[in-house]
Amino acid sequence: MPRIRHTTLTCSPGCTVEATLELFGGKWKALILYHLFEDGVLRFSEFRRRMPNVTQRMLTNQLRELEADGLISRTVFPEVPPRVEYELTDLGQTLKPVIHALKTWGDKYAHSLKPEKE
Amino acid sequence: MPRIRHTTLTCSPGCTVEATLELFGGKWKALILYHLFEDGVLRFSEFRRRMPNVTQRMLTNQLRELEADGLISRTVFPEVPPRVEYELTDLGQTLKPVIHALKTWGDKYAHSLKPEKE
DNA sequence: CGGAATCCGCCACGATACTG
DNA sequence: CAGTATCGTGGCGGATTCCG
Repeated sequence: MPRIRHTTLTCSPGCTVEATLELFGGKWKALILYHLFEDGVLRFSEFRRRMPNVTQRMLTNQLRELEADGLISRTVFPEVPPRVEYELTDLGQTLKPVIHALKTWGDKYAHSLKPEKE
Repeated sequence: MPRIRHTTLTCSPGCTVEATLELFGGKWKALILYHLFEDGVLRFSEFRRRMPNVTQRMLTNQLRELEADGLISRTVFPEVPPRVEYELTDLGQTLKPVIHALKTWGDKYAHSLKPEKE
C-alpha cells in the first residue's frame, strides 16, 4: 500500500476523493472499518483474531487515528481484566456505502487482476 | 497516506476490501482515476495541470502501475512532439462506482472532519 | 487484557537534473 | 512533450520489551 497520510491537499476543489482516502490511508483502517460494519462492536482482542497479520502497535495506532478522526468510538470498561470496545460513530456509519463499494468491487473483480509481480 | 502496496493478504477470505484498496494504494491513483472518469481521455501534460503537486516521477510511476494492473491504457502517438494519451480500460470503468462513492462521501462529510493536527 | 515505549530497517516519495 | 536517471530522506511499519 501507498502512504496516504497527510496528502497536503493536492488538487483544486472537487477532488474530495483524496480527502476521503486519507481517512483509511492507514494501512489497516479499511479492514478495521469493514469488520466493524460486519460485527458492530469489537474488542481489541477480537480485532487481533480477525487480523492476525497486524501487529498490536499498528492496530492501536490505526484505531487511535480512526478515533481522532471521529469515525469510531472507544469505550473503556473499568474492570479487571480491562475491557475496551470499539464501535462506529454516526459519522463512521456514513462510510458504509464506501466500504461496501470497495468490497463489492473486490468480490467481483479481484480475480481478474494481473498476477502480482512478486 | 499509508503505504498500501503489497499488503500480503492479511485476512481470511471475504476481505477483498484490501485487495481493492491496493489498486489505488498509490498516493495519487485515486485522483488519476477520478480525472479520467471526469474527462475520459487525458494526456500526460493534462494530468500535470490537474495535479500540480504531483511530481513527474510520481505521476509516471502511478500511471505505469495502473496500466500494469490493467485499469488504464496508454497510447503513444508516433509524432513530433510526442503525444501520449491515457484512458480507462473496461476493467477500469468498473471502478466508477467505487471512486464515485469516495467522492460523494468526501463532498458530504469532508468538512465535518476534526481539524488536522499540524 | 490492552496497551505504551523504544529501536530501527526500508522503501515510497520528493527534488533535481538530463534525454529522445 | 513525455518521460528517464540518480540521489537523499521522512516516517511508516515491524519486532520486541515492559506496564497497570
